[in-house]
Amino acid sequence: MIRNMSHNSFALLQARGYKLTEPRRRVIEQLHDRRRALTALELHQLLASEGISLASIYRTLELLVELGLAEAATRSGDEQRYIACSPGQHHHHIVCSRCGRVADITECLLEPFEDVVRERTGFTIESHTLEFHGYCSACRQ
Amino acid sequence: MIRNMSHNSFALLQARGYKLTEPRRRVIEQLHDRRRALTALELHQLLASEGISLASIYRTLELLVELGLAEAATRSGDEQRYIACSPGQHHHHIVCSRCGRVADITECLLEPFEDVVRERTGFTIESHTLEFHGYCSACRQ
DNA sequence: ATAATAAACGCAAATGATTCGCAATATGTC
DNA sequence: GACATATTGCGAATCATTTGCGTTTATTAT
Ligand SMILES: [Mn+2]
Ligand SMILES: [Mn+2]
Ligand SMILES: [Zn+2]
Ligand SMILES: [Zn+2]
Repeated sequence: MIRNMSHNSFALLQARGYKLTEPRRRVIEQLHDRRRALTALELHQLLASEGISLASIYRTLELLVELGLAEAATRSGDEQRYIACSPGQHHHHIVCSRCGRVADITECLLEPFEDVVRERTGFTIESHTLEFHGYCSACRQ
Repeated sequence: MIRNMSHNSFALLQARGYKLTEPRRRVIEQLHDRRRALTALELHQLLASEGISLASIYRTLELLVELGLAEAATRSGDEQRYIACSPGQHHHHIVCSRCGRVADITECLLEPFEDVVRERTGFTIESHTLEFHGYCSACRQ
């Protein structure tokens, strides 16, 4: 079923007419299997033995975000981190500040508040970004 | 009172032992007065007549974030945007996707949920990033 | 007010993450 | 298996941000 999530991404990629290439397959696998927010460089190092170029990793990440199969972590230092994600259900993540491990928060806690926010601010609301930060059980002091 | 918010930042800067210089004063004023999420380059252009270097603008923004007087917008394209903020009270922002205008959401909607998130994910929660995106009244279609 | 001192500035060069051009290659199709 | 074309790897280019350094400025003490 871990396998399954990668395979869902493979399928969606192909359904949209993109080729399922080795670099894409490997990047998707790593993102899903590690369950961590990873940088392009980290992915490149994890895949060092495969001879995949850093450019292809960047291109793959861009495509995955476009397809909703990955998203950029909001807390960005110098390097952007990416999180594997399944498209469709709107939800959020908690990311370990030490090891980058990601857990899903399977539903959105905020939709009930969008009306309140609209009334208070006079803005229409199109979307929001929410990410929790903390420590996973392995990294907790 | 708009003036006031800038002055609060001026005061905090000095209270922490930093010099209140012309570049710092001007960057703080712009961020507060425009009420928009601005890039370093935009600030540089807004302050073109003052002969302030881009380097100083970057250095000032870094300091303001460090002091909690500004924060980086979470939806970052290529250039990072910065939002003036008063330290102390935890709250969030809604940012206009067209003009960058910012409104405060004066309280945090999420603290009640942190327990739930902790229980569900097994993570301890240290913080979260939340930002709404939409259109201000002037930019609404 | 003036001088002293360190912080902060402006400038130009450096850095470094990300992007791009292009020839070579791999993938999906017939 | 051969074909057409999307995608790759490589190296160069880009460009936002950072840094080194000599000069200027804000603050504190005469
Ligand atoms: Mn997810
Ligand atoms: Mn604010
Ligand atoms: Zn962890
Ligand atoms: Zn607007």
